[in-house]
Amino acid sequence: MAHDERRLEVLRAIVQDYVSTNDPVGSKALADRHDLGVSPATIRNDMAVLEEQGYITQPHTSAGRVPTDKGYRLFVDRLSAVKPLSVAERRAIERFLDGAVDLHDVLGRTVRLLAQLTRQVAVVQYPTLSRSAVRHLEVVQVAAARLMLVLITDTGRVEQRVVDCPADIDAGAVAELRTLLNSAFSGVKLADAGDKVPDLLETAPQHLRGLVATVSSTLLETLVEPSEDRLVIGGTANLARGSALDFQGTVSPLLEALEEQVVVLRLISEVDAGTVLVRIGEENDHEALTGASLVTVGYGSRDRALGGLGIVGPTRMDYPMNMAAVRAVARYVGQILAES
Amino acid sequence: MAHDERRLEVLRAIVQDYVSTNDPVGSKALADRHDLGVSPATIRNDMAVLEEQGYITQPHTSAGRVPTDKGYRLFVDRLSAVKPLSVAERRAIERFLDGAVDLHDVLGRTVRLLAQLTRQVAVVQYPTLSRSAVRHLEVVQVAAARLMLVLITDTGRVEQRVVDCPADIDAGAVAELRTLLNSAFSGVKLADAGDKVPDLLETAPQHLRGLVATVSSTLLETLVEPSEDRLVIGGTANLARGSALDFQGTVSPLLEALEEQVVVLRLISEVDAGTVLVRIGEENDHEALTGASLVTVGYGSRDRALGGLGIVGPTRMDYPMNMAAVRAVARYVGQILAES
DNA sequence: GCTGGCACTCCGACCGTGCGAGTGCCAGCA
DNA sequence: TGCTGGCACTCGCACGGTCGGAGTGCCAGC
Repeated sequence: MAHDERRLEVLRAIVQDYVSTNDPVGSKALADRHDLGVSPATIRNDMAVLEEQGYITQPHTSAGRVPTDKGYRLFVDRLSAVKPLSVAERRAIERFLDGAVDLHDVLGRTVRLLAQLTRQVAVVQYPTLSRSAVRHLEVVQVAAARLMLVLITDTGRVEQRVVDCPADIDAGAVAELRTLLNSAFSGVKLADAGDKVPDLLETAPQHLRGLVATVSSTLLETLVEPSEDRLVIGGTANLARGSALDFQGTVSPLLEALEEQVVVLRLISEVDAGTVLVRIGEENDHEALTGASLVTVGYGSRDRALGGLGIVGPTRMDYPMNMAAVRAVARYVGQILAES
Repeated sequence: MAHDERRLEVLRAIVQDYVSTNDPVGSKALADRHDLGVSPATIRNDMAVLEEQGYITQPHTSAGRVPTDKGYRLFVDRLSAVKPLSVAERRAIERFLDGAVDLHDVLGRTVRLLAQLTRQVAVVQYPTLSRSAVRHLEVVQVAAARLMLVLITDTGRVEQRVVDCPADIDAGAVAELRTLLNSAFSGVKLADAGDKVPDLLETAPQHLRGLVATVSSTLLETLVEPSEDRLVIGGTANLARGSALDFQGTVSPLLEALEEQVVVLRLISEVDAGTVLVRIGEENDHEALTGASLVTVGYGSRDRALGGLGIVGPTRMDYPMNMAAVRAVARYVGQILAES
């Protein structure tokens, strides 16, 4: 029906104008700035319907209209075209990420890049440990009865843990332990590491059993727990910058939630590689994120998401642009990590 | 002279009141809230002198007085008594830091602790690489012609670098290389690592020379550079929280500077273990830090500062409390790291 | 079903006023 | 000589009223 068609067109125009101007948009301004082919009066009727359906609202009588969360949702799902990145932006992505020296560096650059590209707060998750596989396990003696375990995963992540042992250990035992651990765990996904422990304990020579048990329990407890996922956050200055108004005056609850990490971590973990996920305002069932939207995507190779990355900003954001940027960056990061 | 004595007392009272109320403080309020033993009129005379000397200023005619940077400086240097932490606060420090699983965790907890204790932005530097010594160097083959070096320092820091080699490498060479590197660098301070390279190259067997040269140059280039110092930042929500007024409306330049890290890193590196350093407003010759003060101290054992930590806040801050908190936390972190 | 016209609403900018806090100065006093 | 109370003056800010403009809803006409 041509009716509904135009009404959606009106909604799209409202979203676009409101995002770029930050002013509630009225019927006359719409008619001026867009070729809708009808008069302001007709637009007013459409707007009344859209308001009744809950897609837009007016801050107060006789002000313009503003999209609701539901309105943004419709916009993102049906009204927004993918906005391809400019050549300059693609160049910037490559230039920014090339020359990173290690995983920490890659992710640090990624978060800065995303923040700069989108002018929002950027969030990048370290490759999930549980989905990574062991590349190498190093054992270093740091005291007579204390070992440091260093885990190197196939995603380039390096984790360290100190283990206190019940008795002093000699150098030979350390070397044996290293060999044992590596032959047992090399190439094994951390999520499956627990299954290997009984086998390991059985094959271990008698005099090492106790040590192996201590070490493997530390490994499992501190590394396989999902809580061990890490987050890099950047671009918080963008919050303070313009969007003071978007968050009813204060951005500090949002900053707190970001530093807390746990909420964002939960949200960012639910991603597939390749599919950009948008969460708008109230859809994030967390108080501090009311009024904020998340645009997230998984990065990694085609078949396997290593982790998630994305941005956090006001619901009033340029969704098409941000979705494109997030996707492009994730794709490139996936490539970089696959190479190394 | 009793005169100067009282004038300083007035300055101290002004600083204290202004810090706690955030209002310019007038002569009458001073006389009411402090036992200065003189009338408001006399205080007014003292204030006029203090203003002429540049210790205080008035935002506009017929408002109260506000301390200048110079005034805070005098306060910190001569007028503030060390404010001992409460038992509860000491407990909190211990409880917060105990149970950390690795260096990353220790520093993460430290920054959260400091931010919570002081209600300011907290900054913690990773142990400086150049002042650390090599505990172990691990070499892991990640592809036919690509190695990953993992450096473990005596401060518990772990750094990784990927090295591309001109030719394929066999497993035996990797093991040899590992032994060579460790015997050459174990226990050596990274700052002195460069000196060991000629020796190392000489003693290396012919067929490994090229490999050793490639690897050591990567090590030196990427790890000994001072730019490789890292920073953990937390409590940025405290900036947005109350002190919007303290930074003439916007905190975003400060947030940007913090994320940039380089400025703060430079300032935080100039620390001795044990001596709390206070930089007030303009004393930080960096535009974004005008209006901000830094309270920093080195952490580590008695004779060796591993790195710096501290807080960043408005010049209008509770210096005695913050100095005490920073010092106490640094001391405790030093202990924890010495143990591990 | 669209359009122009019209009356109505209401926010926000603008302005003038008055109040209160605070000052500087001065004369008097110990 | 230095402290004190008194006094006139200044100035920012909160308060309240006014006005204009933008935007709306409704209605009659095409």
